[in-house]
Amino acid sequence: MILAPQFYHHTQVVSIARKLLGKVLITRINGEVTAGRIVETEAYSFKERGCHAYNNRKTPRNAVMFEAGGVAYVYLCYGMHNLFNVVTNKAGRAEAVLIRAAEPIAGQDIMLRRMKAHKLTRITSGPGKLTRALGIERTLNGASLLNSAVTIETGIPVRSKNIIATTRIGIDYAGTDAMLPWRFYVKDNEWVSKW
DNA sequence: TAGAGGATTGAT
DNA sequence: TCAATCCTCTAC
Repeated sequence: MILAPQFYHHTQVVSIARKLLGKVLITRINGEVTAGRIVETEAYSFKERGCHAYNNRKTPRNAVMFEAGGVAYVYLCYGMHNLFNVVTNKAGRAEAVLIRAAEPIAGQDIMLRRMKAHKLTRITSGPGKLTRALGIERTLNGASLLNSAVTIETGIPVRSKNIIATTRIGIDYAGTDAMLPWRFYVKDNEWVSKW
């Protein structure tokens, strides 16, 4: 069942980042369906320096973050990786959840082909690899998560005792905000990214 | 309009 | 430890 718009309109992005663990990310690209169970997320808010929209700074790139929750924010990182985010909160409140890793549950053969891999190990364990395996590209930036090529559906809930909170990856430039425990992953899950 | 740098990854 | 690779933003 596709998540309702209300799920994304919640005003606490950190809460949504936790709840997204266990949910199922589904893509339908050129008729090819792939799906993964989300096992790792990070929260970003206009209130802190790790976020592209810090201090309500709006640019052509991050404009999608200022829309009402429930759309995709896809951007290019390091000139070669597409990173997939879920926009949350109400319009004008720029917050988003970065999906960092997922456990393949459908279309594994398609993912293997996209990754040029032969074994179903660690092909989605990282934000750049995840988008490649699922076929997510920047053309999906701004797409609705309710009825487009990318949707998120209910899955098996993760018990809170199995959710680990740590600091986020790769945002040393954010100063003290880099210390916020806004990264969440499923305990002992082999699909969580290593760093 | 030029220049610096990045929410990464995989090979060395 | 480092290169690949190119878009985005800032400063001039």
